[in-house]
Amino acid sequence: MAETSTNPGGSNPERPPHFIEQMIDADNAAGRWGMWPTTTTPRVHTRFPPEPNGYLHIGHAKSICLNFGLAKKYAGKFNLRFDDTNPAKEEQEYVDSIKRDVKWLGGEFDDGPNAGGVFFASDYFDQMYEFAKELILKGKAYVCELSAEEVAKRRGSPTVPATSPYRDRPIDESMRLFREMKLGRFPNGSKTLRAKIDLASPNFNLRDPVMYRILHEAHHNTGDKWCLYPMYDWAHGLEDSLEGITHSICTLEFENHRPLYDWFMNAINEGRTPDGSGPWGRIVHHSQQIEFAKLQLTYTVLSKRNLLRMVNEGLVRGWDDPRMPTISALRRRGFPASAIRDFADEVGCTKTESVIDIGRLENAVRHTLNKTAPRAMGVLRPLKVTIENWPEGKTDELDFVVNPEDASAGTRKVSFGREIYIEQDDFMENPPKKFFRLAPGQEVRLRWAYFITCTGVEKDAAGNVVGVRATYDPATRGGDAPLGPDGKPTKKVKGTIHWVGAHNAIEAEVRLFDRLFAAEAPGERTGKWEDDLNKHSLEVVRAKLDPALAAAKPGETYQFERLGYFTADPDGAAGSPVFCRTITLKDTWAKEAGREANG
RNA sequence: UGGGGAUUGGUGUAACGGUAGCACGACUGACUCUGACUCAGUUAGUCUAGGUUCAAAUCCUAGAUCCCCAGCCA
Repeated sequence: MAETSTNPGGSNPERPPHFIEQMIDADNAAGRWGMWPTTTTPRVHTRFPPEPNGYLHIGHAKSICLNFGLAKKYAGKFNLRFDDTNPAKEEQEYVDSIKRDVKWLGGEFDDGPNAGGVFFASDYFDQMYEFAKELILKGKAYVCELSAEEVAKRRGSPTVPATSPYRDRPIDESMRLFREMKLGRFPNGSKTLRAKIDLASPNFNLRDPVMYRILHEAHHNTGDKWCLYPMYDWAHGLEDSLEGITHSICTLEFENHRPLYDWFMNAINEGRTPDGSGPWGRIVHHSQQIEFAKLQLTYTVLSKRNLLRMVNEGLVRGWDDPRMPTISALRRRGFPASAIRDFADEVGCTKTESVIDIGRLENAVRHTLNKTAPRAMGVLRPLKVTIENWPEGKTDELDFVVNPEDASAGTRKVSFGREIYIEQDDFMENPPKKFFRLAPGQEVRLRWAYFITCTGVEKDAAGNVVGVRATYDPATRGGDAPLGPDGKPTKKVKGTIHWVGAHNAIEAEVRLFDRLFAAEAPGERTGKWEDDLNKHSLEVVRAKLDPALAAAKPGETYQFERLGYFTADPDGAAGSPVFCRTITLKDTWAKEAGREANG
């Protein structure tokens, strides 16, 4: 399916620049990061640095769109970098899914003008180790032999300093122990390398943070080469430095870490010179950390930990269950990547923590799909209508407009006959005033077909409506009333309803999704998000569909007219599709009817 | 009881001492062979209290509320 977007790069030129763009504009004006080689284009190099310990979700999408969007806007580069410094939590499966999801969203990391490449923190372990030894030599790091429990005990309080008896150990002793740590001579947790900063700092991140811990554990990338793994704070700035990242964008909770980020880079650069003269060599690149507020959504839980629990506890059918907020689930459900990009751009980028109405995402999806999705008719809850004055066995092939928003999509044929199905909701035996659909004595238009008038109702023994009888008006073929002498239609009907022919409709499973959570802020009420799970988030129906839909391939999205957008699911087989409801159409009638019912 | 951030209509977001604007929602209406889409209109806001200024969302002072921080997680 062709994808269009009002802003394909995820960056709308009409929109005023957000605070990060303003910073970049200022940096560029000041020449802060220099130019790309042989150009006069100021260097802007961003990265998306996920830890491969889970599937990416819509919150990550915001970050990907932000970082890639900046690289694109400023004709710079964008890296995908796996922050794989903790072998205990990371897996190849997640690496694969993250690559797939970033690429699908439009983050070009290995192909295209803004592709900077794909990298792994673990690729830099050797260089990080060398930098660490340099800090030891400079007297800025030491090997500490306190256990984790002891460190916690000695952490102090905001006003009471921490302590460590190993802080003033001689440089050569730390160096020897650090080398032996690498050689695997010590068990897990027995020693750490700590930065010597300030045990009394009100910012706990500066109270001699751990740079390396001993972890005898195989790594998905480096195997069993290492038993010494760097901590995030030590590693991250080095990764950015080695890749020449200019703007290292992260979320708000890392604001307290920025002084440490800068301390590490300054410690490395102390004694280094621009031309490399002197004992420590050339100054290394020091990028700018910038924090922004991560995405939060109503009716949604967004944290890898909790999403992992939903998967493991069987609350959903997997990471790509279409009710999940993961990228792979949204893709399966039929949300177009361009709609997610538009959404990310619309919600903006600030340091204010805000909660976005999930309806904004849904609207972005409707907006995109309205222009791209071919239309079809399908009946979710069928009610049979018999056209009494239509000859038995006769069919009529009528023109159906494939997409009213896109004339180039053309028309195709739909087949009409004596028996058809309409939606149960489109018939009422005792309708309220403004019900424009089918009711006894009332006339409606069958979309692209004929006007019909309801002449009777068939009921079962219990009094339920099981069928409807009607007559059609032969003069309305194609759905238009004949014109009178004044050139105007001789009659008008208020309602148009969708239908499928009983003689040729296919039957298909259709999965109707509702929000996974029934509460706007899951867990707010009781402290447990489980208590707010929506028990009706999945409904499965057997629908009657236009036979043309039998050919739908997984991933293709159609608008079932008057109902919503539906995407063929991989669970379907050739000729017997399964559809997921991507999103409903807006339904002001349902709103009105609901209002009336509630008084 | 320490440190770091944030606060503008219902929601999100502009303004960078000089007319508080935009988007989404909601509500009206127009249009309509989708009660969709589209279009038009209406609605509604600067956390509080002082101060500086001809002029304050913006600067100053004091306060309020919310978020983050004491992992060998990221």
